[in-house]
Amino acid sequence: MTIMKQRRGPSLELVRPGKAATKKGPRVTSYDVAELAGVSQSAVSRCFKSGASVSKKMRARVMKAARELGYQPNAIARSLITRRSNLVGVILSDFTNLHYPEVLFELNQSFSNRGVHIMLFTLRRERDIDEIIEQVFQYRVDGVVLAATLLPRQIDAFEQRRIPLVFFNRNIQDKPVNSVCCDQIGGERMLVNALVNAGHKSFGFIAGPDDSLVSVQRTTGARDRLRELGLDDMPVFQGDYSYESGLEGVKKLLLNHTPDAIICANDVMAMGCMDALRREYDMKIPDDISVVGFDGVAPALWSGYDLTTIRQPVKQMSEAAVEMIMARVDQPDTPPEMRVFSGLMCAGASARTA
Amino acid sequence: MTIMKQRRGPSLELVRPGKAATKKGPRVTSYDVAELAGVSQSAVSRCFKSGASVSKKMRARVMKAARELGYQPNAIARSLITRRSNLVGVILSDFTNLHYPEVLFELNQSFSNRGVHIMLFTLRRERDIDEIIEQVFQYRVDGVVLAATLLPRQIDAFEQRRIPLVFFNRNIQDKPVNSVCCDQIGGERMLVNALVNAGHKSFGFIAGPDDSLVSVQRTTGARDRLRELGLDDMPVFQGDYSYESGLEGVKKLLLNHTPDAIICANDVMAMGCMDALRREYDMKIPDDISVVGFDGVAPALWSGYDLTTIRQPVKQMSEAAVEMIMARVDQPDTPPEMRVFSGLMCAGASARTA
DNA sequence: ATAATAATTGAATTCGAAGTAAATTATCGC
DNA sequence: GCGATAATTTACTTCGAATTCAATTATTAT
Repeated sequence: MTIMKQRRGPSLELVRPGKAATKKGPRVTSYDVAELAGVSQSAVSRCFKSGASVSKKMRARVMKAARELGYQPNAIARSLITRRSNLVGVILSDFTNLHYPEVLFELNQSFSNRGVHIMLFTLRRERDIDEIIEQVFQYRVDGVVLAATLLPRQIDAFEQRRIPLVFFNRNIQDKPVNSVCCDQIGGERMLVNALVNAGHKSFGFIAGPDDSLVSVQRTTGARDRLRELGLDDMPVFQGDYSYESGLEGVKKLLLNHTPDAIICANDVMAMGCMDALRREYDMKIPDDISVVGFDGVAPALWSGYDLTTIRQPVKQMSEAAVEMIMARVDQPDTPPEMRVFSGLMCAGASARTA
Repeated sequence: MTIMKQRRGPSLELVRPGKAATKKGPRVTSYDVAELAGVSQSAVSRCFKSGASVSKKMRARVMKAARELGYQPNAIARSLITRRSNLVGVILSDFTNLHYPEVLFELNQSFSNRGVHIMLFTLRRERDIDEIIEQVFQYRVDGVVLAATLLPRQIDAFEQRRIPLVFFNRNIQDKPVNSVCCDQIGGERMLVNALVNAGHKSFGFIAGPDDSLVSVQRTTGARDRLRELGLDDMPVFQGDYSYESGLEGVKKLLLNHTPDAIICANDVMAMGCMDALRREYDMKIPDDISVVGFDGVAPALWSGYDLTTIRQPVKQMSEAAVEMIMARVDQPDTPPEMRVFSGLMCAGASARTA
């Protein structure tokens, strides 16, 4: 039995019902281009794919028709069939920390160099994450860069779906995952070394939220090094990475005793700290007290603060994250990897250092 | 007569070739869910659409199956058929201006409240814009919010494709377009009024790039008001919105004569300006000189600067932009509209004001 | 010139969900 | 219990580009 399905007439007349009549603007498809150029749709498709086998006469004709019609291939349709969306999700929690916009910007640069686009997700509350993961899955993104923490169950979901996932500045214990990190501990040690070498003896620390691994690492990094150097444990105030919590931290830390130096888990708090010390305690920095931060955000490097800090190599880290994602898109079995970059110590005028 | 076309066996066995054998992870489709639940694919589709007519028994069965399989509807496939991607493009030029990350963040919040996601595009050079527009078109975004300038030809391309376009803080002359703006002129007038009322008589201005309409408007706004008040024209230094150009502007403006007040076209330059005045000229702000900015970015409001500035109502502006886009997605013929928000004067300690 | 080979081209199918129209089932009035 | 109506469900088609494989054309070797 030969019941050949046959959708259209012998050769020409590519049947596309309801075409001219649509109100919703001129949707130009590869069929339209094909028709105008007098070739098949396949040919049009091939012309828009680099490395396909097309004669130059064909390419010229098709391109001319495409130009005339203002044809742009539909990336959505393409994604459906190729199973490659050229979209990656970037999930950020905290935009008030000036560090993250910088990261986002660099990620976008690196991805777009590879023809990949970013879908941006921001977390208002940590518990939104499940919902966001759902969305990310629905859009069949090729990969995800994430600056937030995930539960093992959530990581599993990515693995099951084989969606490359790279953590930015968080490493997960008990589970091998891809991550790009700045060496938080090493950075804090550099800072402590420099401060101690310059004669500082008593310290205070303003930490981030206790569920932030970065903050925990920075805190431990500083504390352990101080211990190694035989110094007293420092009092720790727990902030939330915000400017305000830097202000507040100063108030708490200076209640009983004024330290020689305050170490802040990020630059934004350090700037709050400096402002509080100067305005509310009328102290001279670094003569009366030293302040150091972490990240190297732009305003911290301005002369108003001139903060001594560890600058995260954002550009390299972003590029690394992108490389890792793309490598795993092409080669899904690439095993998890962790890339740790050392921060760069920026000795500013906010601290006496040696 | 019962000539039922029948693609598949009586009930089960939904034929989907090459299924189990795929290496690329378990791709769960609506067919798989249908099969497991023993219903048709259409039913599955309807269960994931709110407002569709489904019996509760059906919904329960389908949802159970979906949960068991970890099914997530494919947004790409959905976009193809519905012609709605629920993606919008956001095109930003300049991330160093701290204002834009704030805008991006608020836009993202507002869009995601409506189930819409942002594809982020940043312009390295202005001439990249054509390339980016192409990409935006290819992804069939539902709309575009743009904080950059466009040529009439480029705007036409959007109109032809009927892609809603909203300019953020730029209005285009000679062409009716959608825009959300802060009242630049009004803002500058407020600043000038406050400064003049407090007794300032001579001014300097640090502008942004001359191809920035925002800068032009802010410059004109200030100058015109000064003229109205019978004051001399102010010298204008042209910067580029960066911190560094704020520093530089001070050097140039103070060459011959020291003004009573420096007006900066944005906060970042104003902060550079303040730092230069304090560090390099050892001047007291606001006793020796006043400085004002525009935007109301976070660091400008910190006590270290406590800048007198016009705070753009970023949240409302973003929400307005999103509303405008969405209204035009649903109702493509909505005529162009311009929404202008007044900025909020923030009287800080960087200027003597009355 | 002819067979053998390589390079192009095209018809048909596929990706996965949504919509349409027809078919089936449920509900209701009397 | 029967027809009429409403509600639900299904089969099939559609969206637009990529891809496979067969058909055609061009190129090379002989």
